[in-house]
Amino acid sequence: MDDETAPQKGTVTQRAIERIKAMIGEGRLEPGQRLPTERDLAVQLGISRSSMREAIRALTVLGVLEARHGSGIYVTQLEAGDLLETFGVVADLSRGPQLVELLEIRRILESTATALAAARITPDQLAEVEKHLAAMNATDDPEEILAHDLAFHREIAAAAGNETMAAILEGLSSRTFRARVWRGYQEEGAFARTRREHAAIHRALAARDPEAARAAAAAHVGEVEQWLRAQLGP
Amino acid sequence: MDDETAPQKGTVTQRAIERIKAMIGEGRLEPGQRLPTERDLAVQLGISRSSMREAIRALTVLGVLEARHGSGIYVTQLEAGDLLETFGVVADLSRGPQLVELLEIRRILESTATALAAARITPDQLAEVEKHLAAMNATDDPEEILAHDLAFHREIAAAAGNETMAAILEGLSSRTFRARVWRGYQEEGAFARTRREHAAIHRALAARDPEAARAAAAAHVGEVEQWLRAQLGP
DNA sequence: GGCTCGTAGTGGTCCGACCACCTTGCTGGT
DNA sequence: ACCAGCAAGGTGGTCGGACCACTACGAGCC
Repeated sequence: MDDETAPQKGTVTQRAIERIKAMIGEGRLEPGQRLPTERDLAVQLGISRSSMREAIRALTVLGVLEARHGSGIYVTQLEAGDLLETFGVVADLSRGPQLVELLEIRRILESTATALAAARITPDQLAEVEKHLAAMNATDDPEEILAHDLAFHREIAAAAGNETMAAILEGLSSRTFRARVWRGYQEEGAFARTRREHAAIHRALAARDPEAARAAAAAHVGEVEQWLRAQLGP
Repeated sequence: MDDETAPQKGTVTQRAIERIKAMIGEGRLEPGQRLPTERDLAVQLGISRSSMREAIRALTVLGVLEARHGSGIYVTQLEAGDLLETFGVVADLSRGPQLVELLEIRRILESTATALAAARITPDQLAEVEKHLAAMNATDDPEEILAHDLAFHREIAAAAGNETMAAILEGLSSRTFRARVWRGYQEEGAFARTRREHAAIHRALAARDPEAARAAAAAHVGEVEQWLRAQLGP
């Protein structure tokens, strides 16, 4: 049926990428499964090993495949975390107005996630959130504050019960992204305000009040968003 | 200053990818700018052309670079559309519970985008929306309906004024993603319901009522979401 | 002056060789 | 019989060179 008479569109590497994606989409390749060797795959698709390697490399950076040196090539679990790792690249390379747009998206998703978390969070998860909140308030090292800040929001996103959303928020809070924005933000003595906002979020979670949680999270991200907007304006 | 003494971590290709990303992040490579040739780049980074090509291919699929056969390699405009093209891959390869999570995210973003659009849409944009709405109701060809359905939502997302959000929604409505879900959904005589929902969205936009628009959009996506959730359950 | 066509330079493809690493199974001892 | 250690085969990773396909630009012609 599907013989290998090349349809002659695009580069051979691009075609190879599509073929492998199709194989996974059709279920012929399951998550975690091991693929044939680069050499065999090249023969099967009728292309050179070089071109096949480029296709594999492309699918690797997309989080679809995983190459283990000396062992073989495997399909990832195709979970949100695997596939959305590249989302961080977007955040890292965005500048100016695009950063504001990303923060607007984060505000929307983070407020919803926090609201969901207020309704679903378990005592254990809440304890974890409190741990990071306390650690954040107990130090003055910006590096450590940032780390606990990230963990604080990550824990909340996880409690919302949507792994895909958590993965996107993770990308929107990636280390370099936050570092770039917060460097300037925190210099204006925003520490106190940040602590108040985090406390408000925690209060809403502890009270299991979704609407209060949504408002607190939206205000928290919105503060940074407005600050950044002002930085770009005049 | 920064000599090329290899830090010896990861594969040389991975290192090359990071170096180029860093160059763009630091502003040493501007959007639209032409890069040196593959051969020159390979020499500069002290690696073979093969490895350099893999790095370039990886950055190409990420939407960061663009290779023009016979001309050269260029940095893309680094706009939302360029970088978020890969988001469609996520939607295409997701299955089962993950599809529901993606629809939940789409519901959140689409409802917000529609609300924003209700406040910001121009008469011209509204006319465009109406055109697709009418075309959608004037045919029975599922293929054509789907196309106008996509355009309908795309126009609204554009009117919301956040290009990044529009690009994400575009990925969440990618052709294969919609086709897979809607195939089953529409078979259950959901056409009439869909038309009513689209009409409600349009009514809210024309009335410039953000809250009504938010509710209508959330209900629209929510219907599909609930249907899909039911499909997976028992 | 405008058009055509050749040519230099670019990315695209292929090949073959070697290296670094992991896996496996055999070997040798206890 | 069991296990530690070693050896070989297989795998992805890297390299260099060659050739092809396409684009861009300028010399030459009309």
